[in-house]
Amino acid sequence: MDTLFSDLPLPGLSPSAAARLPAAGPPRERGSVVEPAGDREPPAEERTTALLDGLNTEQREAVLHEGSPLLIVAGAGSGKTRVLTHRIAHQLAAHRVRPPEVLAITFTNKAAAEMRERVEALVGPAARAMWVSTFHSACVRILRREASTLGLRSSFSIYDSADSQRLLTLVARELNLDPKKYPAKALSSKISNLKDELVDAETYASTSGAASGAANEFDETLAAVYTRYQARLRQAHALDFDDLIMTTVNLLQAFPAVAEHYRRRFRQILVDEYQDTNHAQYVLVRELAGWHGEEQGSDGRALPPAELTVVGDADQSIYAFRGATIRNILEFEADYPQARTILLEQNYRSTQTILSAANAMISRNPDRRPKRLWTDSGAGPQIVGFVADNEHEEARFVAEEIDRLGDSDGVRPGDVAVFYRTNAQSRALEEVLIRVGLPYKVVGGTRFYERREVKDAVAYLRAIANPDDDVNLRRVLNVPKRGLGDRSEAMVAGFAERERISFGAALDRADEAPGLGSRALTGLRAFGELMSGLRELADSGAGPAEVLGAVLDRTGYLAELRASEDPQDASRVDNLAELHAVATEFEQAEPEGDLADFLERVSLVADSDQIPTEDGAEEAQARADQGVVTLMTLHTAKGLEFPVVFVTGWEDGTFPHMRSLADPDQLAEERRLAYVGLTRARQRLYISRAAVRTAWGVPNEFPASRFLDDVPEELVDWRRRESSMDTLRGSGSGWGGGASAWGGRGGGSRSTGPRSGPVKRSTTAPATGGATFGSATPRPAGEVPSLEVGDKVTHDAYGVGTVVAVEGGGANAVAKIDFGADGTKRLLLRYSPVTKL
DNA sequence: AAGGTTCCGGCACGC
DNA sequence: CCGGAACCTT
Repeated sequence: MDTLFSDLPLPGLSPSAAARLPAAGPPRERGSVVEPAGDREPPAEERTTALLDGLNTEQREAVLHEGSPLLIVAGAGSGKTRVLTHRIAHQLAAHRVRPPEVLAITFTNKAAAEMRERVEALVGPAARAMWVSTFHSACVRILRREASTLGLRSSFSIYDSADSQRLLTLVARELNLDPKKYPAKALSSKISNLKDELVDAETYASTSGAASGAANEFDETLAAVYTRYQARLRQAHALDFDDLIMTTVNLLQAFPAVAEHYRRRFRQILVDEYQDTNHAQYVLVRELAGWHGEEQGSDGRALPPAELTVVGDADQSIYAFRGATIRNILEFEADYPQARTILLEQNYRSTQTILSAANAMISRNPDRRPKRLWTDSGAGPQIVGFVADNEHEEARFVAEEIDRLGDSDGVRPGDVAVFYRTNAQSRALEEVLIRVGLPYKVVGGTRFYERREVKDAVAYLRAIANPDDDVNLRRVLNVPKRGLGDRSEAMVAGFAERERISFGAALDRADEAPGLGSRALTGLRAFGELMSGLRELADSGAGPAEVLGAVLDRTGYLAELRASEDPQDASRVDNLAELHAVATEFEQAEPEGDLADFLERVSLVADSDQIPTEDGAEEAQARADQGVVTLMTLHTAKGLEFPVVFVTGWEDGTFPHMRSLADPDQLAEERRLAYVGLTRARQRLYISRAAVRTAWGVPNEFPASRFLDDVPEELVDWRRRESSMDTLRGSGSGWGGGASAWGGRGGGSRSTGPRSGPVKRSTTAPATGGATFGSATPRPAGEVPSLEVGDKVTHDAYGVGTVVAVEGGGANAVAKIDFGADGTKRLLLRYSPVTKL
């Protein structure tokens, strides 16, 4: 795996920028004001005018606009980043604003790094004093600076969703909740949504009960969990991801002096991907910009609102599931009455064929502001379509095509990206890419820092930096095994609770805790000493890498892995070595950085930060080794572009995802996701589907995605139009549609699945007589059996089953059916060979 | 009471 | 197929 931080913005200095600027003079303090050196630069006027070169009319207007809030509606590939960077550069060059007064919020660290670098290329090293970061990084930076105001340790822990679910499990257990009824995952997601809406625990507790007279049990429980969860977080000096935003908003609202400080500082605020902001982020921007009426500083000095620029495209809003609301962009003009809107529709990325497909696709969404991308760069090749029998064949098609393009057009692996709806789909692709020897990289998926060993190591570091971090301390209490099991942990936890101290504090007083045997006590003491020793090391000024090394060494963690026979443990050692390399690299890049700084970085890494880049020094290397094919989800693909793009898995149930089929809003979001996918392609676009896809070891038949109907027929060159099954059925073979679903001789698939033998099926499949059952051609809505929970049904392949749940209705009804020994299946009735008995 | 083992349930999308 | 929890074993 590549280093985690190779793409992250280093403090004010990106590697390639550093290479380009050998004599940048003495290092400058963060936040210092640096005027461009006057003597070797052209006159200011010339420089500012040059910044407009090569821009179209609308782009130019967006760069030049001054004063009132500005909304740039930027279609995919319309040169948005260029406009933003030139706008910043122009403001700086014209001395309308100084670098430290600029706050630019981007969606990813990678985008932030790119923006800083591009502005720097335009105006010089002064640009380093700007704040360019993600919402979360900016908030952490503010919170760490103001931690004491909030009674928070400045080395507070940041809990990722796994951490917070762990804590919620503890809370739920504490409240004696039935884990089946209140799974941590569900609680976590509810609380996350509330925080996105800036609803704190107190407010929720007071409104949720009062709002409905019939006080809903779930809401009441949730309120109790939320309240307790927040208390535990606070006690642990920890914030979860959503807290980062909400707490910053609370801080600014509760402490006017703090708010004023940041309002005076940030005079030019730019927000990218505005359509993906949630309510909390929306309020945060308003608070920072000072756009809520007050225009008077505490000392009477006038404090006009900051200049606000937001960029976005409602058609690319794909994060509703985490609270993003298109409302923010649609109603920008209402929120900011004097606002000016500029629309960028000219596309500089894709061929007209690709754009026409994308336009056609997105135009099927209801209630949408019209927008049509266009280009003057020509039609380009047709989109290539392919229907595979199964996911392995689909993968093979992708690999062969990449290979072929390499021979015929000199396309390098690095030019190619393959997108899919869910991470699990990468597996089949990877298998084939390995087999044919194409180099590739999967972005996202099981993330590096979510791997068990990495989480363990990081948990140690967190517990060292923040002794009150209960969740992380308890995670490593018995890792590696040191004889401290559930019971010992429970005793200490109980003691901590009674004494109202943190788990860590209780550990130091373990002697006082009742119910502990002498061997447990010995173990606890040893663990306590281990941790104090490590903390001493960290406090003595040792860098993160050294502390990490000591952790792996002194705990015996590394020794245990090394001694293991399990080949998996070898790769765990590699991963820890990688983590150590990351820490070392961090130390070199940021010599002043302490353990808390390092942990902050680690916590806020995004999938997209690991996408191979091709700029700077890496470019030459990438050219030499041809680069690698990039595999990622459609979500991660946002904001990127590739010469050749494969969008796979166009099946109803895969894409659009099963769980979106019943809800028009979710379906619209899925379609926007499709739009995002298509518009990533510059030259060549491929769309493919598999008639059968195996999930959880069970092969399932999926019909063509409804989205394929949105793509105009003449734009697509179908290399293969239907699957083998379709062809068979087409020729009128009456029986066996269901059985043939497994017959597709899955190339390369180790079909050792116990239940996949067609023989058994043919014997169990009852002769239902319906010749069209199992057909990929949907049956008419009227023929979809209407089922209710408890109904007995028979399925061509699985035999007799009982309906345990029904979702949706009419043509899209999905039933969950228990087939006994064959398991419980979710079936889209329209396409399943199911008959009611 | 700790540690190993089976078994259940899960695959959206992410900072 | 994989990981975490109930389960069983020592």
